[in-house]
Amino acid sequence: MPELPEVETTRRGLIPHIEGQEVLRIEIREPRLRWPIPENIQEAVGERIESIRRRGKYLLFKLPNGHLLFHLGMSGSLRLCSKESPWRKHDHLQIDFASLGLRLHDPRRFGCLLWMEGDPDQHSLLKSLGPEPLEREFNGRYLHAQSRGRKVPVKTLIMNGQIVVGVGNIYAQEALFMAGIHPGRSAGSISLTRYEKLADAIRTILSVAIGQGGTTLRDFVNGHGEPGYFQQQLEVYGRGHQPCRRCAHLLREIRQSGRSTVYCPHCQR
DNA sequence: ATCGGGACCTGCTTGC
DNA sequence: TGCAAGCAGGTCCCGA
Repeated sequence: MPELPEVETTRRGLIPHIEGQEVLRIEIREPRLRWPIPENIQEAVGERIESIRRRGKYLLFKLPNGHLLFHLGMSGSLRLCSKESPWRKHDHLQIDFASLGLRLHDPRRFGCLLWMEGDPDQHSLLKSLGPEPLEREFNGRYLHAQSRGRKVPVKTLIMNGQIVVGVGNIYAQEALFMAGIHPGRSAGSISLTRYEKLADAIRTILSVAIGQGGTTLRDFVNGHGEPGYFQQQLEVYGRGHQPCRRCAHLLREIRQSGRSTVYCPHCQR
């Protein structure tokens, strides 16, 4: 489910309700996530959430003695709820605060919850991540430099978290369409000018999607259980064999390293 | 170093 | 109607 805009939407929804709140209890009903939820997660109990930040698709809850690290995987969501509300199937844990609870719901269990002490950016999961796409260091020159000598398709390059974080299968396709670049083009063969266009497209797509509350395909909801609206503006994702809205040619669908990709053979070269 | 593919899961849709 | 296959928003880890 969640790419950067969905994770950011979740973060923004949670902040006003969670920041400054004391963790009263953590109830684990299903610890078998991508990695088992560790026992030391209980270190958070009795401490206050000082802030919530996002790194790529990870959410980091800062406490005085460490961080709670969440990842929503492919199907996860975090929702605020009343502490007594009935547990749904695939609700795996609840964090209790004074007047509300926070539930992790994740049918496929590709997500995680970990407890980290010390500098989270030095943690093995975070330390080799690339730059944030909405920050300065990410631009066309950076992408161009990173791509030299690389033969992977450009779509695979921009979905690689060591190159840039937060770009998943939906927004990679949308950004390549916006930039007019064929997703199968070898990364090392693309000019600086075109990478500048691509970097701009990635920033624009992600920003607009955040403004729309993310993309809801089947089940994404923000911290308050509300869907996003960006799916109404998807130009290529999920539209294989339908006409391009820009030129009316039929959109083509291919598979790249196991993921489906839709593009316009006329608009994207 | 780089690359592709398998692995981890459940649920939904499609086709026989 | 039932069943199997294939697909889905992520990413770590392995062998080539």
